[in-house]
Amino acid sequence: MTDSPVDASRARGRYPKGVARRQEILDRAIEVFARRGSKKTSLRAIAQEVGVTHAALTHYFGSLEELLVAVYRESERRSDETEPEPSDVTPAMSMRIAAEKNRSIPGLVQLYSILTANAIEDDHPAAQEFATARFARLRGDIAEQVRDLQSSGRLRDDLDAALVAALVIAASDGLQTQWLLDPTVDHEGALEMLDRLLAGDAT
Amino acid sequence: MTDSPVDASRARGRYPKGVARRQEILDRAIEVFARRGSKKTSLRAIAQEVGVTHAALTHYFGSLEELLVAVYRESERRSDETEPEPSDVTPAMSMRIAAEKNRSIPGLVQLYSILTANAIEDDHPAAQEFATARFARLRGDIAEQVRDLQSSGRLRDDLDAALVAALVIAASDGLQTQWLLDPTVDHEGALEMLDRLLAGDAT
DNA sequence: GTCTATACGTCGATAGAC
DNA sequence: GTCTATCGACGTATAGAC
Repeated sequence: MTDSPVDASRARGRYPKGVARRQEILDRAIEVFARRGSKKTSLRAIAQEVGVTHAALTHYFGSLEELLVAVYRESERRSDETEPEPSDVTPAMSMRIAAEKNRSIPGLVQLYSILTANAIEDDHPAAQEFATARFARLRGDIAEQVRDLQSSGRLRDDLDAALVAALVIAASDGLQTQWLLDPTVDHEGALEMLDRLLAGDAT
Repeated sequence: MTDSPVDASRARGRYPKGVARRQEILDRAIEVFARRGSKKTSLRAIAQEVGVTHAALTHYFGSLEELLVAVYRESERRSDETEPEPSDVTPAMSMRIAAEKNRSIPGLVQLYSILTANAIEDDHPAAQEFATARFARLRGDIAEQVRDLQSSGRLRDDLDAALVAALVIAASDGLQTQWLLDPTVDHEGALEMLDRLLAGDAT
């Protein structure tokens, strides 16, 4: 029982060969989403395109929702390492950059929306954990960024950093939804305006 | 054929008895959502609680999604007529009022989120029409409100009204999502801050 | 016209063969 | 470790009772 992996509840994909195979399947799944968007996100449809049975997917990922979370997380991770975050940006700008990267991969924005909607329903633990953790992390990062900008005088210092963080994330998410339904909605323009408001520009 | 209702493509629930029965079922469905939230929003589950077969629901509403849209629309309509919109409010404040009303009915916020998420997927025509129309109407209303406030000097007049409208709606929706996942997120506080930014307050 | 009964295909999940 | 087989629940469609 020394280093046996049987102790944990999440016993999937822990053996050397298992993790390799899991990663291989995840790679294919990401490729599938990148190629054909988020249509037909059923276990069976993904399994067919990946080249395995749907039972194999549940074997490695536990459930459809955990697979979707894994696909989104891995896609986001790759985006981040491809183009690291610039250090000196305004809050809304950093959300804009992230949104732009996501939009380059078809289906990723829809996938995010599906996961977020599932998260606020009951009995969707995987999506709930994903969304809660993501929002908490984002709010912390952006609030810190806001405080930096405030201390260097590039942002109004009469604003609560935590509130600004929540507001900027909310604006970005909400604008993305509106933009998906109506591409004439100026997602970037609205975020730029928010940045100007936060900076306290008179114009 | 004078006042015959057969002309339209949506021929459901148009005859006197039909509309009455449809309304009756809708009332029960709304009551069900108000009582137990948005858990188990399947046709069969709703039908059982309403006291009909699931086929009766599709008879009157065409599909599950159309039923959900009808429930949300009717709930929203009743909120609006119960407490009419004050005429002299800031943009974010009016979204706050609407959000507050929705939050008093369990399941309505989740229902809205489900519909919005479905709308941005393909092959969900009912949800797509609902969300597109709702956003378009809201953006128009708020943009108009913004212009009024600008002309009376209570809002910075260097801001594009359409952008402000999209931003305020996005912020409200996004904050609601974050609040559902983490009640410590100050939905109202963030919207108040946005209102102050839009007004151009120095403090 | 209103509504039930029934059937069809697909879904996520699971058990057991190999 | 991965498959086949199977389960119950789902949305939808239709035939026919009333």
